[in-house]
Amino acid sequence: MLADHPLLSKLARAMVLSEDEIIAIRAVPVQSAQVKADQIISREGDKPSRSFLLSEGVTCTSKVVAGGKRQIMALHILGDVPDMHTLHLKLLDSDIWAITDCQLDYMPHADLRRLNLAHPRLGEDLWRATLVDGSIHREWVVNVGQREAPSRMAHLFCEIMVRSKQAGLAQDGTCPFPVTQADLSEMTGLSPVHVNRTLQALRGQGLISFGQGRLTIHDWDGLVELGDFRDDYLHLPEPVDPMA
Amino acid sequence: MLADHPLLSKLARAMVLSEDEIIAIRAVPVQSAQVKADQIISREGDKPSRSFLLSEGVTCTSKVVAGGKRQIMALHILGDVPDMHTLHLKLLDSDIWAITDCQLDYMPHADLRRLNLAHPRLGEDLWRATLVDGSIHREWVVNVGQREAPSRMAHLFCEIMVRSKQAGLAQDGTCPFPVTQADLSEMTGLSPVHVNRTLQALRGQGLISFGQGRLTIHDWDGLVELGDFRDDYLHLPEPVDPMA
DNA sequence: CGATTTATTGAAGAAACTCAACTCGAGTGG
DNA sequence: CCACTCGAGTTGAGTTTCTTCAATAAATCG
Repeated sequence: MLADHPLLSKLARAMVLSEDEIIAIRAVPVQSAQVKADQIISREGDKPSRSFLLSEGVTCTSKVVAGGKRQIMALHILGDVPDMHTLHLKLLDSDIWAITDCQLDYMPHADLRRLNLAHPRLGEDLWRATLVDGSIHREWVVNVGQREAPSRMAHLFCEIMVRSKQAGLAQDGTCPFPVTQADLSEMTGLSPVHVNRTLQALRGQGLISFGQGRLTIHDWDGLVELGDFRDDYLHLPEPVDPMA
Repeated sequence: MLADHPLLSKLARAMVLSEDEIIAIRAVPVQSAQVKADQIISREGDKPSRSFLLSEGVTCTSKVVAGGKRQIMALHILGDVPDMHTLHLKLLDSDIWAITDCQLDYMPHADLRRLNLAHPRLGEDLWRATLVDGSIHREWVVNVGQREAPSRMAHLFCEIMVRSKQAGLAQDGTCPFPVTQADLSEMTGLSPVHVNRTLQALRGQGLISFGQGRLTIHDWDGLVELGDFRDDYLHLPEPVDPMA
């Protein structure tokens, strides 16, 4: 029974844990919190003394620019730790929002540091998780910087599906994706109107369905081709079949 | 005399090192290499067994998309470790190129791991460095996703100046920036032609000079305003006056 | 010096944006 | 129960930003 601590399920997915390690992980206190959709969780400039593992819902990391528009830089789902980096960066550099109702399992930085010290293998895996976040950021720079709208959205949908599948949330090409078109526009840097039209194009080509909080991919190969998608930047521990 | 090992100068900037730590750092073997401009250093898909500290020159991290165009996701200067993440991510997820002639100080992953294990405080600081990279990636997503050309380039120039100043490379508003307009276009996701025209606009407004491998900022406040620049995402250990 | 990048310019076209109106569905409250 | 509101999605039309293509000037390098 490994699921009695949020970090256990996360870390056990990546490696076989020793008895000692399991005990140490269980010693990390967890404080759960519920957040309603569209609530801010942490604000740019905050100095959090704990990080949270997302055990239900979807959050995003975003910034507001001079004109008042907002860019979403990262999306986080079940099992992610959206603010792991605050463990070593004192000041939070972006806002973190709940896109849906969420459950957050907070863990004090002090205990996470202690865990890292006592069990370097676990520390390395937490470090690794932040590096994967960085890799995803890089791919988002590419996506927003180089791909035009249809390709850009296709790529995003591919990523969502693979990550959802890996988190155990997807089945038969369908996964939860409870975001609005306005959210999509802030993830892609496109205007809401253009997102709408691009969605229609993707639907019209029979590639996807999107709505009612769900994403369904009908033609994986087609979407991968359109989105120029390769999953290596996700650094998956093992291959994932997103359509299974 | 701390400058006899590349990691020493890097880490000593962030914290006061103990005798033990200094000895441990000195024990990390360094192998230096020279790379000519426009040479690839590491390729997407590589499995490096060492990382390098950049002790001279400029490198960038980039990817090529389906159409053959290239996006630069990160720029690295003196003191940076562009591939630190390969310490825990087996496969390199992007290409790393030398923009200018460079000197690379390679350090085996095995020794870096040993250092992390024996001196967690140093390990944390290396981790921290990768987190700052991640923060910069996030800001680049914002930059490319939301800001229009003049603002986008202004922001980039502000970042370059602050980072250069912090690395001890800038003085009186001037720093080395030996990149072509084509490089700028790949950093910003703009076409080379548009970069050229935007540069002319910035020059015309008396904000900057750029060319001959150097960047000069004439009106810091103006550039900051235009670029919507705030330096908090760089997580500077201490305030930096980029124009001093 | 010629050769080859790099920078610059003009002009036409495409992708994406803004603005504004309209539809639809899910509440909410009278 | 129905009218109303409010958020989300959709559509049309005109505009802007940026791109592409192609040609020329300037700078750099061997």
